[in-house]
Amino acid sequence: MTAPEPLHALQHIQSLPSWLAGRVAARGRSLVAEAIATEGLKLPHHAVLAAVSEYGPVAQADLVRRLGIDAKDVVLLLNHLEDAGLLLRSPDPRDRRKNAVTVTPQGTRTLERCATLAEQANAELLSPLSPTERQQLMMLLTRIHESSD
Amino acid sequence: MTAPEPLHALQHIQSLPSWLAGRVAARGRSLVAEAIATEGLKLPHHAVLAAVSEYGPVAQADLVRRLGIDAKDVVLLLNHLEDAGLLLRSPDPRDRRKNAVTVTPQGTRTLERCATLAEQANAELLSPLSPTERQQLMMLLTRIHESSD
DNA sequence: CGGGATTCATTGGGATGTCCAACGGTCTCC
DNA sequence: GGAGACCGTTGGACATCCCAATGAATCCCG
Repeated sequence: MTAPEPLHALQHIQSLPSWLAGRVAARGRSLVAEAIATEGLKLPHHAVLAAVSEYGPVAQADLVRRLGIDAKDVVLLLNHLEDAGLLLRSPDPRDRRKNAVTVTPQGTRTLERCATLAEQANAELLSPLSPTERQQLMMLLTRIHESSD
Repeated sequence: MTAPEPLHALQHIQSLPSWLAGRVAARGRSLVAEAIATEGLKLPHHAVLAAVSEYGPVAQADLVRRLGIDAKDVVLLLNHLEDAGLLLRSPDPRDRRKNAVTVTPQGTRTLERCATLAEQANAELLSPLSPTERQQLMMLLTRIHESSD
């Protein structure tokens, strides 16, 4: 049933859902990255800062598990964010192996601005779709995502 | 209207369409990569091989333009594909600056197998969706993608 | 209560993907 | 015929991703 493909091999690849999703994701990624660059953050920094904000004083190993980022990279990201005054590493008195990472007030303000910027970028990404279609897309993507834990 | 976010900053990020699309794209990417690894190809190699197949004898600069890949990387990818006997670089007699890149019969056969494998991987990616929903998703992604030329 | 296994943060290195700069060789066009 | 553009190639910067090893601290079980 799959017709002879060799003559349209590239078109075939570029018509696959995986390729299409990749392009859309790349554009969304780029839009959000451009938006939050205003605040001096890159995407991984933003994610880490948000995770620290959400999970209060948190150990780095917890960030590794929650975000699925490599421990090495967490160290580097936290270095940058700490140098920028957006978060703080302090020793955990209850377990001297751990760092208790917390957000500074400045970090919270930056995060609030980034939330707005990221939403605007996503609005631009979805601008070709109607509100109903945006909801549909979210629902479909969520279904695919949740089925792959 | 945007409620106070700082307490759910990570959840907020992870509920954005850009993040969701990124996760789905990453999974699709991984599934396809795993599938075509059977043929000894990685994703960029597959794309380049497909482009060479589709555009007949083609200069490397044309591949750079059509695929949006850096010229340096095209060189490396072609080196690998040529060593594997999947394509051929021969001097273009009409322009001695150019290489005329063509697919070998073996390359064509590999490409046919990869087409099937990539389709199977995409079927697995979309397995949580009904046929109608798959069509909807494709339509929505296509609309977003086409509006960003 | 003591000692082996585990966890923590950090450092290092390798493989990969993306991008920019420069180079000699070749062609185009005026 | 000569200036400018284009070709393939090489080199290096930079971020991401994965694996391994370290010393310090804690946990658990016998």
